[in-house]
Amino acid sequence: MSPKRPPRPETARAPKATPKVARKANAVPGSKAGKPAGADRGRDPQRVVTVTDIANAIGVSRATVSLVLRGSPLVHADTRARVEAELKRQRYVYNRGAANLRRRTSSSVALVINDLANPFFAEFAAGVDEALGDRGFVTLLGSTGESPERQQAVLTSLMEHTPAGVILSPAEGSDAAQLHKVLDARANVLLFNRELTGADDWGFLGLDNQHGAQLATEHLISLGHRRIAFYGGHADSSSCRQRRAGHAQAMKKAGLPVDPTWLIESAPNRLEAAARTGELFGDNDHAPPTAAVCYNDTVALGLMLGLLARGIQPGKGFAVTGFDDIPEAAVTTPPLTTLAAEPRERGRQAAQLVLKQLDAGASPQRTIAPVTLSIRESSGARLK
Amino acid sequence: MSPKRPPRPETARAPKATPKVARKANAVPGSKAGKPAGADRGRDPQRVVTVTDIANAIGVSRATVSLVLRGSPLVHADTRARVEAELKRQRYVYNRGAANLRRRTSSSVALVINDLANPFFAEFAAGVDEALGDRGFVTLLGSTGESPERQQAVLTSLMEHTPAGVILSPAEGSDAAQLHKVLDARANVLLFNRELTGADDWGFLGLDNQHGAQLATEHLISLGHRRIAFYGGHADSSSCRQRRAGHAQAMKKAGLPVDPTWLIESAPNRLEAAARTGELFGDNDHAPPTAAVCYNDTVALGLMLGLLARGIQPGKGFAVTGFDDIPEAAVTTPPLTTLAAEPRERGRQAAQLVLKQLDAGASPQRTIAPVTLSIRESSGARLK
DNA sequence: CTGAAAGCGCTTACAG
DNA sequence: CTGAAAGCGCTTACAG
Repeated sequence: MSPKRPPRPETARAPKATPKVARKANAVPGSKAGKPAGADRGRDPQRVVTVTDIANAIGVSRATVSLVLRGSPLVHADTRARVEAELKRQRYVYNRGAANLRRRTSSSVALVINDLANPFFAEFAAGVDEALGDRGFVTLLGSTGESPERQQAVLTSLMEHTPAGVILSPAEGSDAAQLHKVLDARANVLLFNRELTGADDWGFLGLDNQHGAQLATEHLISLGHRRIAFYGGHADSSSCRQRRAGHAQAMKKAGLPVDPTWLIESAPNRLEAAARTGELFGDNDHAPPTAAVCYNDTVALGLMLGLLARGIQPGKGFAVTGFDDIPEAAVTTPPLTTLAAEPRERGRQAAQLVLKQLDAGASPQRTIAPVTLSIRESSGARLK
Repeated sequence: MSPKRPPRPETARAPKATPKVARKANAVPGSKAGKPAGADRGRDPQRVVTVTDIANAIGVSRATVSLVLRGSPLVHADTRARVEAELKRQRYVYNRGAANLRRRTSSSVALVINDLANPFFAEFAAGVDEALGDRGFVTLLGSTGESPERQQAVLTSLMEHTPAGVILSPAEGSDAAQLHKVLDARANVLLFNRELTGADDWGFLGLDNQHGAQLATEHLISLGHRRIAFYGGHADSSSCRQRRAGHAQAMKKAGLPVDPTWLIESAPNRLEAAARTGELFGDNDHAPPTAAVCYNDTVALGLMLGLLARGIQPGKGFAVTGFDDIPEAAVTTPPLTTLAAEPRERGRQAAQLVLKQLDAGASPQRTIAPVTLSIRESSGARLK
């Protein structure tokens, strides 16, 4: 009765936790196919109907049934009709797993992300699933919760299901060497959103982080801001570095200096972002920034809270921009100026890319998707 | 090159759209296992390592390797160690699909919902996946987009992957008879969130809709409101009926009449909810309501927008409550009083329930999860 | 404690 | 156009 422990892949493969759960169809043992010839098997709820049943019922070979199933033109129209009628009558359900085993194919793709509760990834996942479904593939879901250890475990488990590809948004702190242990040379991998050094053999789909941050910074400059901070994110993540580079470039292009104290790190969650607000105003020797380009929307939301707590009105006394355009961004007070990445469309694109990589010829490639600036009130501050 | 059409299950089973994509491992044909005995197969990236390879390499039978893999105590410690070393050396990956075929088991559960972009379902899905992963199962994802037709297609496709169970949040307008066509007597089904007549053979997990709406209504009554509308949802959905019943019961308990014009239908999206705001105030013969219990948070958000458009301050001039407690609810202006259902916990619960149903003895059961009132400013209206 | 053999449900050459 | 046979990678009685 006590639940099995989760698969602890100590050896990274011993499937000691194979779920020992029979499919309901077969929960009753001894269904040795006693074959009461002519009996209506469509009525027996315990038996699982196979191509053999169909073949026997109408006196053709299993090969013929298989050809009908696969839509082969080789079989006579009459025979085909008889087979199809019998398939329907017995409510045959194709066993794609068995077919995949025999054909050495796969009809699934693994999708591994940090957390579905992040609306950006939820949209992304929805897009992946949509596009995959359209191509006849099913999505195998996995989440890492930003833990590289859990990521290893999840990927190991998913690989045992022989996915045709893996779409992976790596957990923060992922190590390419570790990943190669579970995603070996055979695996068809597409990395999303976070670049990884030492993973050049895999495809990559990312956002145009640099250009996005540049757009946001230029927008603030055009509103008259001259002291603009870059707020939040961890400088060791590639997306943060790229966004910082965009900020730096825009500042440089406008001939504006960047004080090092305007580069503030924070975990990308609301709480820490709010807590670090003071760091923007900590140094009395310098004039403080009047605006901040935030690492992402969540950070921006936190910063706006932190500003309010100090009696500063975001969008009035201080301008804020985000990144991602999560649904909340449109309904906060004030609504958030941010960069829209169209995560659902990215999901579709990721699915296409990973399937394209299956083609022998296609070598993994690096794809950068554009982002667009969505202007709302949080950046509306005019300098007094 | 042109992409295959999606699986159109005209006969509801002919797998004409079998993805003809070889696993990358086998993209090169003629890998007929020429067995260069002693060659280090760990180095050949094209070959997929099987139990046979392991067995041959160290001179034991495949059965022994299989026993080691499954953690059987029958095999000698020395042999086990040798097998495990060789598994590691050749980077063996367990083929769970093959094992499932032979053992007639399954290690997946299908999760079918309307849309992951709905934060309530995203949280729910995250919870399902978490709990399933802990038990060694993998989640097969499917989404219906509220279309019963698409739902049939998605379920048909997922059933071909022989899931051990199906967690289904039925699309609006689902028909139990149709569902039984693809989810036959063998299928282990748990319905979530939406009740379906004629589906008593399946498990059900729902929220305490009636009690939740009653709590919200009582809360408004306690604030002095006497004319309280029920706003949004479609009266033909079970959850809407139950929430309306909770509203009616609270009103009755307080001796308050309910004017039929206070029961207003609307699709559960922001746009339509906003557009129908006028219906609350349309009738000049009666005093209009001073508060509304909304079908869900999305409707409440739309209504608040509609109120603002008429110059009415939600939470000041008119009280509003929602249902679900989506993340946005805490950050809107004003923050929304609503009923929290802890969707992630519901997801975990759904996973547990569907796995429990696998046990022969356990018959499907009806489970109602409690909801709790989360009071914020949108209901703060005191009557003048 | 280990091995030989059969079989899960399907597909694929190969004959006819 | 159809059938007999082999095999995908695994597991499970059954002998020894």
